[in-house]
Amino acid sequence: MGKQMTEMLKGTLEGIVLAILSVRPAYGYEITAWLREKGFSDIAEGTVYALLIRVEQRGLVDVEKFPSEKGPPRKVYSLNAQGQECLEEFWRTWSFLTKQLEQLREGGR
Amino acid sequence: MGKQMTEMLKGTLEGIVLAILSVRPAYGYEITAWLREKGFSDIAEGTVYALLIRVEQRGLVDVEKFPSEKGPPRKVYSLNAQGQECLEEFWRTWSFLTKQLEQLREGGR
DNA sequence: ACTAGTACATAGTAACACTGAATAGTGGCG
DNA sequence: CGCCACTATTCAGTGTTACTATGTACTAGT
Repeated sequence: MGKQMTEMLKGTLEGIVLAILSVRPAYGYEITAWLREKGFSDIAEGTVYALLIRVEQRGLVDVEKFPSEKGPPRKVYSLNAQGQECLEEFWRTWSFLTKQLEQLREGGR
Repeated sequence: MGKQMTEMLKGTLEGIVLAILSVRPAYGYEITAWLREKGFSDIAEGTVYALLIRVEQRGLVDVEKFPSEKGPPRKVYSLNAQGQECLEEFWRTWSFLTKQLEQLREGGR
């Protein structure tokens, strides 16, 4: 992946994952696969798992274990109230940034 | 500043500064003041200077010193060809991210 | 047994923004 | 004169984040 994308994902990837979880609960492997499909070419698996552990420790998600037909049990994460709040805050921050950058992009030409 | 904003600025702030420099040459103090006006409430001064040194070392900008009426001489940065190229790459990456996040935002409600 | 696919975890590294302080020059005020 | 405010740059130390690379573990197919 490009170095720029790597840096730009910092802070953003967490919002992306929270947004995914706001649609429906999901587990790490599933989220990674989804991201790759969507064009985040090779987000490292470890990255997603580390992120999930972080948001869990901050109390933004609830966790439940479900047995898998193939392989070890899945840790299914779901967004709780606090996570929902954090996601909304994320969207506010994101909106501010996009607004500023749009203005810059217009002015730059 | 919010922690979310801090993390989201990683990678983005560099693009913002390059975009500013693409409009016209500027020096650190000026850029910091401009950012604060635009609502990046309290971006640390040190942050901008460190970023400018980084992009200088990567050869994205040219530097000239000009005496100031008040205070030490200004280091005026201007975007060169390589910087312009980097800025365009930044816009491509940014566009991809915004597209993905817009889709997520729609789907999430 | 061996391989591939599923699923999670983690130690170490690099990059970036922040904190907090230092340095340096100019002008105004008591 | 001494002090403060404003302009302007620099730097060492810190925290957070994503990546790299690897390891563990379970199942199914050959």
